Amino acid sequence: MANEKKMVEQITSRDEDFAKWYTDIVKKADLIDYSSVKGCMIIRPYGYAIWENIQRILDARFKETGHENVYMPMFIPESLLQKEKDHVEGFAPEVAWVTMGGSERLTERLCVRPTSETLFCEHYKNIIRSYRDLPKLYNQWCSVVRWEKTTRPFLRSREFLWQEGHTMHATAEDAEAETLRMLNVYGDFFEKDLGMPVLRGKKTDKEKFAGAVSTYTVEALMHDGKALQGGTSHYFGDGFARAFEIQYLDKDNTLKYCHQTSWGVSTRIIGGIIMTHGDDRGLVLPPAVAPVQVVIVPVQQHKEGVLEAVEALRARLAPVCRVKVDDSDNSPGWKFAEHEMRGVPIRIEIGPRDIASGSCVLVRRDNLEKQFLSLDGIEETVTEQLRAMTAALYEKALANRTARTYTATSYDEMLTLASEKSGYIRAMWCGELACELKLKEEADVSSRCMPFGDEDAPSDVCVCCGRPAKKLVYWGKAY
RNA sequence: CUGGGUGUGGCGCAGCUGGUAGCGCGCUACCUUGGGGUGGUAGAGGCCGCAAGUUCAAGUCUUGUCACUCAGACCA
Repeated sequence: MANEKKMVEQITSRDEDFAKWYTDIVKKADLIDYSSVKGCMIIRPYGYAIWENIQRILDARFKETGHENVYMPMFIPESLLQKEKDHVEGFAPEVAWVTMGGSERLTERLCVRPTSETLFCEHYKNIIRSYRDLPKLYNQWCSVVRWEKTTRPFLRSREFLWQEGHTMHATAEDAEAETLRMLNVYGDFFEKDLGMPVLRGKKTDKEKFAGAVSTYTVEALMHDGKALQGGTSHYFGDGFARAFEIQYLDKDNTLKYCHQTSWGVSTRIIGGIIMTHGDDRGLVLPPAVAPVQVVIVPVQQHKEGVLEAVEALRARLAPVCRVKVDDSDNSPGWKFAEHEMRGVPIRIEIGPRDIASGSCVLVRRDNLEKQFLSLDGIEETVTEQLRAMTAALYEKALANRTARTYTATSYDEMLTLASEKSGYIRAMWCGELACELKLKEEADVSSRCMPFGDEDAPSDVCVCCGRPAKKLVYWGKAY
């Protein structure tokens, strides 16, 4: 009991102070360190390894769907950024500028990319001539800079890592299909790999990306009931193509404008994983992205034969998972707590008693139940437990979302739910910006998503103004 | 940007009405222990965020400044 207490005191309780709990985990699970530049974080090896796993999985899916990686410059001349009006208006307030080169003042200042639409457009203009050149399906992994005023590790930093896909298509239909295809790549990644249920749907005009015709989102709900946009996919129509004069000669020998998309996910995902699955003992990592999936903790490791047996087990498991032995000098209890803090999905304890009986103890991070198992077929057991853990994480997160999803059919009900509950509020909307602004002002909720696959309209009038409504919107507060 | 909180060894903190800088954890060495943060002995480690000011004397008081953090407003 004394030990139990000591352990819990390591981090702030999740339900008492969610924000502090979050920053405690980020630091104590050794994901990041603060740097001397405000809003810029050092991603430590353990945190970066999570990002590498995210990259590896998504990059493979991008390639399976025909995309190629490129690298664009990190600087954008001011005149280039200015070319698309809505775009520059959206980003201008938060761009960082380079004005000097060595001791010389630059004749034109350079923006540090906040996103690379304009760079891709300039390049596409130069390489697209014919319908035979289309589609162009490019992606880049890089960092971007947005000069945020308030910052939080992973959730809002001034520099962050991401990927941005930028594609050019001959027709609007092609581009729209691409937008939804990539939205689903993201959605499947969240649900099947990260165990995070998401709403897939469309953003309202107010919430859409600067310069986009339409913006789609995968929206996840955090443990505290606030939403997090996990990934985003935009359809641009030919707006940028007209601004940048990106045209191709079609089969009918006429010049046509290209249709364009962009889509991205960022290191923000890591913040989402923490806030979805983490608990009072620390991080809980979905096996797909955990740097270490199985940690073996030897018991009485200095007794003869223990480390040998442990190494034999590690070698057996290595082909089926990312496995590590913790043979440090710390006590087993210390190691248990440490690896729980770091969110390692599976721990295997093995000591002289187990070795004598050909067994081991397996503990899954999400339920912390001790299973006493035979070493026979341990490879299959571990594989199965990793799979089961992802499914269990998904179910737990889904249960949280279901419990936190409310429906409002009147304005009063909307106000009451918004002030008393934390989560999604399903309510009909007329489509007018005025109502969206009013709900933000008076209920302090924003439209998160107009999801696909929820056709169950709770009423036929706008929750705000009472006029006829067709759109079902999930409202809520967001990170 | 507005409003709160906090800056003291690596981390967490104490330091009262100014008077020679402390505790716990961690760290190093050795021993011990090991199935939920073992126990012991001996060590190392501090321009008290930064800059001015008041004072015989500043971690402590004043002003400024920077950073982190929380809650809003804005954005991925």
